[in-house]
Amino acid sequence: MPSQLIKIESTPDLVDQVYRSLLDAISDGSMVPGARIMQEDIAEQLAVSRQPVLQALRLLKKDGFVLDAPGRGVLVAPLDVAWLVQVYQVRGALDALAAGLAARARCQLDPRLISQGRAAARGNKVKAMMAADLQFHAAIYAGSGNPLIAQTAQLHWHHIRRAMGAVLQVSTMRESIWDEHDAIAKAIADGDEDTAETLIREHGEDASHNLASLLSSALNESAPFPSHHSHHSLKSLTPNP
Amino acid sequence: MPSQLIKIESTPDLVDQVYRSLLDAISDGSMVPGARIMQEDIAEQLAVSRQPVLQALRLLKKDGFVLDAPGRGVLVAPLDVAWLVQVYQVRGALDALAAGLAARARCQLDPRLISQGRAAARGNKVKAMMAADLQFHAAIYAGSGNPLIAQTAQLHWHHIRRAMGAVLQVSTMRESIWDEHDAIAKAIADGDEDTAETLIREHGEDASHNLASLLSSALNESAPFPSHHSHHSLKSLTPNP
DNA sequence: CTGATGTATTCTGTATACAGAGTATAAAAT
DNA sequence: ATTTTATACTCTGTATACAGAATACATCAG
Repeated sequence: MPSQLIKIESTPDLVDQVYRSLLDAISDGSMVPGARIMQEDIAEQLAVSRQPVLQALRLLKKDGFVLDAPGRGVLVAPLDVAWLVQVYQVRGALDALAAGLAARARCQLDPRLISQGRAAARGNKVKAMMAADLQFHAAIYAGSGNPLIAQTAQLHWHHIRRAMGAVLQVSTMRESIWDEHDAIAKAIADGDEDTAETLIREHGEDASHNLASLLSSALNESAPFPSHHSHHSLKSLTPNP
Repeated sequence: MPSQLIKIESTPDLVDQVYRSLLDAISDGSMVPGARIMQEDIAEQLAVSRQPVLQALRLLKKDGFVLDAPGRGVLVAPLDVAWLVQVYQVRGALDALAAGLAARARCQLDPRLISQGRAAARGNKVKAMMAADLQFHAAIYAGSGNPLIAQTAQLHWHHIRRAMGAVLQVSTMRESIWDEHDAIAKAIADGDEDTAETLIREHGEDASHNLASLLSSALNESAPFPSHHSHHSLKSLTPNP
């Protein structure tokens, strides 16, 4: 077998593409919480029929990103502090589990994750900061050897990303989190399960409190205005031709 | 307002009904692991069009109950010990979280859950035993005050139920688990977070080891036979007219 | 002017129709 | 007889068509 062929990329299912497009739009806030979603609009913007949109919406409903509005279709799930706290609780449990397993495996996290994270934290790009943060945690999930953790936590990150976007305050991503990350990585590398779990649990709780209080004040400020811009715009379905 | 009207039950969505029907059939083993699923068959058995079936299958795929078989549609996910262990790990983390939160709330679990559970354990009906077990844990989820936990863990129970059915050995459900349940309930009622978490974690690990070893021997015995009965039968879609 | 009722519009969910991808079978050539 | 190729069939995913439910608007009565 001299010629190594590249595996052909799996069929890009229309439903999946619509799902991702909508999930992105909802996560980054371009689809406003509480906004009504009309299948035909989405279908037209994405140049597909209503069928894939319908299925994608059902998937998103299962994930809690859209809500049933009986008789009125679905709407983008409103931001809710209680819900956010619940998400953080579950994600915290998953993080602790992953950190413990990774520590047991004495997993060596790539140090660049942290240096790059520090670099991003010194910049002002919230998006880059969040990406670095997610990358670090995803590395722990991967190091746990349990793919189900990553799969489950991935969804939580989208919920959190959404809340962060709504708060749009850089302070959420203070640089000190990378000292915490550093300590967590060390505990994992040392195989110190208990320390790793404790550290990452505190890390998560801090983040939860920070974001929850910011969000709750942000929501109180803008509460009287349901903000009914229905004019979201979706990224094209085929960005790389 | 002298006449109190009963709220009308929400529309029983066809997709939901198909989803539940398939999930039941897969969970209780009447749809054999590895069996190929053909949309038209299901649609015919349930007397609906292929459309709701297609959507239900996509939901099940997301949950890991069916797998993509590229070019051949989907198949019932084969039972896999590694996967089962992963499920137990995540469920264990959720259980510990729920138990801790419930303890913090000093939640009083209904004692009948345990007495009824003991009664079921003395019988020989595996189904009743599993139901009682689930009820107990569900009560802890409810007591946690975080509905997301229950929602997430519910799926895991179906995976576990499937593995138990395949093992179909009563010893999985030894009566001693109700002593453990009793201790957990007491710790929660006393507000002793740490004890509750520790107990429920050990409880879950025991269950995991038990079931995993039983399943792995069961799979090794029947490994040479891929068992291609394609003749599952689904419960009717409208049992209560 | 306010309230209620009837009508029209809008949007969803389901069914049917269509096209493309893949597999299996059968036939032909070596 | 074995391997290769061509053909037919099967099954999925997407689009279109249809029917039902709910809302919003307009008209009419008080």
